[in-house]
Amino acid sequence: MERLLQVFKALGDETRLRIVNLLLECGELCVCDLERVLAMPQSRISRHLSYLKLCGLLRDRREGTWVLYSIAGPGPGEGGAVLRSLRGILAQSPQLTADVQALETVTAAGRCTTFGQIYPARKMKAPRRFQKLTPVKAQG
Amino acid sequence: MERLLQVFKALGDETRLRIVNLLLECGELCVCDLERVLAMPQSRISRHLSYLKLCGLLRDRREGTWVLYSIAGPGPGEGGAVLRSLRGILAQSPQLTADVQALETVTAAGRCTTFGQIYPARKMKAPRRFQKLTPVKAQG
DNA sequence: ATCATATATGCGGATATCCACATATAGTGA
DNA sequence: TCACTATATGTGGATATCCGCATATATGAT
Repeated sequence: MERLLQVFKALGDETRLRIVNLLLECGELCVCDLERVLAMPQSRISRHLSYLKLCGLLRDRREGTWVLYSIAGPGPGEGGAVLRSLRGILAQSPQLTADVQALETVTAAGRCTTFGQIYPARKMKAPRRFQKLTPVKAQG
Repeated sequence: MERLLQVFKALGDETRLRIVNLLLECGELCVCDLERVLAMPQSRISRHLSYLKLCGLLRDRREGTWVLYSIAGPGPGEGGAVLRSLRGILAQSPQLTADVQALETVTAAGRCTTFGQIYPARKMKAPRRFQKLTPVKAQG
């Protein structure tokens, strides 16, 4: 039960619910994109991501300088079952669908805003595999 | 989204999750039965029930001196959808199934323990309609 | 090695949550 | 009316949560 409680506590915070919603819709995101879409300081987002990963709801994967977060697979935890039945419910919230819209706007010209699109002053190059990624669900 | 957040916050507390689990399995319970099964002070249970009712997860109904709580119907809130997909998940927790067992033991000889079974000194009579109630799911 | 960027974390303060205890309210029966 | 039971709520204290700020760590480019 402890694990399940953690999952509900995790989803009971607005920031974390918005993050989970974005990841459910968009598959895989780095911290800086979330930072821009949610308009929150980086430390705040990073901390919530850690929390969600601890609960088993998210997994992460490093790609060069970036750490990409995504919804954890079904796995052994109870989190997966909750999340699976969650997507339809989240779609009914105006705020949450607005978040998805905002993300699509921000990433329209590429995947990560720091890859030279919005901040061309930055010279860092995105790794190969990363450039090939496309959004899981590209809805108008 | 605010409503949905409230639902997750509600389910993210152990006491409340145990209450919801019992009501999902047993249909309708008064505060004193919950008090005995969960072995917690009355004020604590009453307060959590108020919280759950405020979120739209529970409804109550007065029957004489007792107030009977049950899971709220589907209704307009997002709570119903979450709860519907919850029952199977809760059944996997040893603590929660133990709670159901404990309730069945306590109510074996009648519905409410205060109706003269376990505390025969009490003379109050259960209302007619209340005596006829049977558990929603009487499993061994 | 040095710098820049992305991400993680230590820390203190503000706020929210949970609890137990005491007390208030509502209903029943005499 | 009074006594008794069931339930709800006011209150203060302990604890947990969330936040922003500053700083530490990891990786890549030069």
